[in-house]
Order: sequence, then C-alpha cells, then structure tokens
Amino acid sequence: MPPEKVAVETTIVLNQIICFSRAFVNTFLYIFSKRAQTLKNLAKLKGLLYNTVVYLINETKGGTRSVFCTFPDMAKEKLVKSITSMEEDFAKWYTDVVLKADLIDYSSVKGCMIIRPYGYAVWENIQRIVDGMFKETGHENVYMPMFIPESLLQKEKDHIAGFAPEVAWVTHGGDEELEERLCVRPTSETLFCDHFKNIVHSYRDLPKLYNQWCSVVRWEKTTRPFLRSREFLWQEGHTLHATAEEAKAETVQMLNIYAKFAEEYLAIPVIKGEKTEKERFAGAEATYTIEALMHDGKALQSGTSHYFGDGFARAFGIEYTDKNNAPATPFETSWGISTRLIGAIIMAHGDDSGLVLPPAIAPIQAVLIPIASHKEGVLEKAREVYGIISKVCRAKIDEGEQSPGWKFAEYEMKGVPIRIELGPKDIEANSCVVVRRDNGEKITVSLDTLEEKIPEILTAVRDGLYSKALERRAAMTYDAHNLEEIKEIADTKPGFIRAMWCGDRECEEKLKEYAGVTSRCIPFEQEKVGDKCVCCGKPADKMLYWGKAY
RNA sequence: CCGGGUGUGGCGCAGCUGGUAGCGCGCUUGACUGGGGGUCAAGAGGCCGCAGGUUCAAGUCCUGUCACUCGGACCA
Repeated sequence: MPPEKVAVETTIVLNQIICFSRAFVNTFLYIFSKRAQTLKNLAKLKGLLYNTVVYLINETKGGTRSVFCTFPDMAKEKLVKSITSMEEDFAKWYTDVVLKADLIDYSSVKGCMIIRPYGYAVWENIQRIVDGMFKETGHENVYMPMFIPESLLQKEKDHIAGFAPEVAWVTHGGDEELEERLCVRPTSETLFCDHFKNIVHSYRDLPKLYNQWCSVVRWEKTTRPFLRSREFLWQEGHTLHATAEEAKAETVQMLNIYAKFAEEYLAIPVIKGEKTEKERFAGAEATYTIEALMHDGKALQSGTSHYFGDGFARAFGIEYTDKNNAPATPFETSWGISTRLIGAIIMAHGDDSGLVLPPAIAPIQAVLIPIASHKEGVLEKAREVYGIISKVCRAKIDEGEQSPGWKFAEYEMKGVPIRIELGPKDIEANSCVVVRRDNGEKITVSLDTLEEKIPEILTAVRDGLYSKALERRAAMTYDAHNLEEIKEIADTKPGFIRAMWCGDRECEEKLKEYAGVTSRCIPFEQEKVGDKCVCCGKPADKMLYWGKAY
C-alpha cells in the first residue's frame, strides 16, 4: 500500500482523469445517441470505461474501498449470529430473543404476530396450569362471539369511553354495508352482561362463574411482540354474584391465583395491590393487579382482577328474584391474564444467551445431547437415557448433525432449563453431565440416580430463578420521601419506588409529569416509609409503588 | 398521532459523487470431525419493500406509499 500522501495526490490526478473521461464519454454518447439500436451498446461501453477508471483509482488508492475486493480474507472473521446484549440495548435484546428463540414471527399486519410452535407451546402450558386452577375453584369455560354490536358496547358509558379509541370495527359484510357496525371485542364484559341478563332470573341461578379463552383486538399505535400487540390471546373470567362481599372475595381469590401462578410456576415475584382510581379499568369500582419488575427496571402488569359492583348489571338490566321474592341486582367481577405473561417471563429471567424458561412452562424441560454420537454405542446409550428422563419430565433428545457447541448455544437461546450431555467418557463412567440454564452449573450425575435427580434439579432451577428475581427486585426498589428525591431516583435508578401518597389525583398526575413515574399499585402489604405525601407534603397513610411501566 | 432510523438472496449487511449486484452466516452435496456456535471442497439461491417520476442508464437521485424499529404522546 502506498503512503497516505502519495495516495491522496494520486487520487486528485485520477479524479481529473475520470472527470475528463466522463465528459469524453458523454460527448461521444451524445453524438451517437440518435441511433437507437446502438444505444444499449453505447451505454454498456460507457459503463465499462467508467468501471475501468474507477477500478484503477481504487487499486491505486488502496484505501477502504479496495479492502473488499483485494483482501477478502479480512472479512472472513467468524460472524456468529448472536443477540444484542441487554446492557447495550434492552429493547433490541428483547426482540432478538423473541425471534431467535423461535417464539414468534412477524406477520404482514402491523401488531399481529405469528405465534410459532415453540411460543405457542409455552402458552399452552400456561393455559393448562391456570385453567386447572380455575376449574378447581369452580369456574366453567364458555365461548362468546368475537363481534359486539355498537349499541351493546355503548350501554356502559365509562366502559365505552375507555375502549373507544382502540376498537376495530367491522362495517361491511361482503359488499353490503352493515346496518349497525360491529366491534371486534377488545374485552367481553358487555357480551357476558347481555347473556347474564337472559339466563339469570332467580337467586338459584347464582353465582355464575364463567371463563373464556379467546383472542381480543385493541388497535394499539405502538406495538411490541407479546407486550403490546393488536391481537392477543388471553383468558377473561366473568362472574356474577348475589352479594357484593361474595364478588369482592372472588376478585381477591382470582388475584391470589394469579400471584400464586406467577410466583410458584413462573418464578416471577409480584406485588399484589390495588390500582388507584386513575389507573382503574374502565367501568370498574376497584381494579387489583399483580405487578412484576423486569430486568431493565420497568414494571409490567402481569394479571388483573376487577370488581364492578352492580354498575354493569344495572346498565344492562340484569335482575333476579331473591330468597324473599324481591327483585335484586347482582354484583360482577372480571379478571384476566394474557400472552403478555410470556413477555414477562422473557424480561424477568432472560440473559445475554437468550431465553430462560421456568421449568413449569418450558416446552422442553431437559434436552439430551449425545457427544460424538457416531462412535460405537453412544447413540444407543443416549436413547436409553432419554427413555429414563422422558419418564420424569418433558424431554428431548437431539440427534441432529450439528456440533455439540452449536446445540448448546441453540438450547440456551431457547431457554431449556436443563441440558444433559452424554459422551463416551460419561458412558464409561456410567454418568452424564447435567447443566443448569439458570446459573450454568455443571453437575455430574450417575445414570443410576438420574431419574430421581432430574426433578430435583428442575425444582432447583425454579427456586434459583425465583430467588435471583427476588434479589434483583429488592436491589432495585427505592424509597422516596419528597418530590426532589423521587425525581432524582426516577431519573437515575431504574426500578420500583416506594412512596407515600395522600390520595389526591392531582398529586398522581404531577408525579407523572414531573418525575415521569406512574402509580403501579397500592400494595396489600402496607409498610410506612413516611407519613407525608411524596408530592404535596400533606399527611398521607397510603404507601404506593411507583415506576415506569410497559 | 408526532419525531428519528431501516427496507438489497433464508438471516445480517456492503454497494462512496447513478454505469455488468457483492460479502459473511445459513442452505445443498461429499469428506474429515465432534465435551461451547468445527475444517476443507464443490454448488444452489436476487421482480434491490411497493408504485410513480428524472435520466441514454436508477439499488443509488426525486415523490408517494407500505412495513419494521427506536423515542415521545396515547393506552392496560
């Protein structure tokens, strides 16, 4: 390569040449351009001339341009597909994981995702467990239509006001415009109410404990896989009770079920509490929530349960005759979790190697990777071991041709809780190597005790995930006592902020505007962190969790 | 809805002032390998998001549009 100075001077000279060449070619072309049939050839000739000159210049310059053609080997560094680190760009990390763990693919409609088999299997596991819990507590599954006539949706005014901006409408059937447009359900309170009105007449008809698994549509402007999509899968419970106490108890019972599911099965610690009036569900008298903290310090509402009082029932004219032969209005609740939970799992447990799935909902709980499987007896032994582990967990054996290293990385990306390596050395020692996804620990386990060990290790993984998440939440929870303090924390430390609140909506709004935080919930487990409102300084007896939310 | 970024083989990208579409990964075939994304060899694969416009010539310039993405606003 020539010294820099020389290269620059050469370039100037050559630039003059190329300018000259260009002018020459253009003139040449102009003269002959009327002869249409040769036009193509001329253009080609001109191109060739330019290319030659450009090539000469690049060769002489020896600069950045020629690296590509001259030193192709330089570009041959290993470029392994890996994900963006959380540290570098959390949002990018999230989408990388979602795509590379094969959970979803984007579809051609904005905000609508294709949930792929691996992602759907996670959802099926969630469904199976939660549905079991619903049935244990006496709930029945039903299915409601996906369309709601506009007039029906409008019967409860707060409700429609809350949902109107994000409702999708069906206006035509075939070529004909509909008499009344139909809303694609954003939630089904109105449909359940309309139905309850027809089927509830006596106190003997109560309670009604219904649930449905379905998808709903909300026309979101900003969308993200699982966290905020225009169509998402969920479960919505709708119950009707004779007394307010019973309905309230139902609301709390369901919230507790969600919390139990999140903590025991998903290994995600949650804060149980009530929403402030400002954050309440449209049309509800009280909204309860479980709030989880993500890796980046943002909060994610992971389940919600509403108490409606008799507001909806009155709006829809649901009435029954009580034991004393008097007309009465029932009390209602609704509660739901959605595929958003999958987003919570990703952001609560994931790391720079990809997804980390809690064993309870992992489609594959243990993957067996035979090492040097071409060698005599390895594959046979591996299949035998697979037979053992598949008795005690959802197992997979990967007999694919990829190298072991490739497979290790692949199943880490997919968040498989434990990996089992079995090679000639292990077979000789009658053991195998078990590797935990949550902490990378390698454990040598005798093949004789494998069947007992696997469930133990899976439990250990769940416990490890939970305590890690709990520790992180503790480390990312701060107390604030005044406006400056809460702003300081909100600006510099991601996480939950605990602070007292006087109950005034104005203070809540000011905190959002001034410090950029919203109230997450009024926790059931109160702990006084002061006695004055963090905003206005007036006496306050409610401690709230504040934070930035998804 | 407002603002920024990006659309080029399956994926990630290069293509500077318009001039014969390239690289890496992946894929296919074969051989050797195999305990952390292996090595070598040979191959296949491209309406450059879509629609217009400027030009002799557009991946490149202009206009529109769609999608993805980040941030904000809105919203569970």
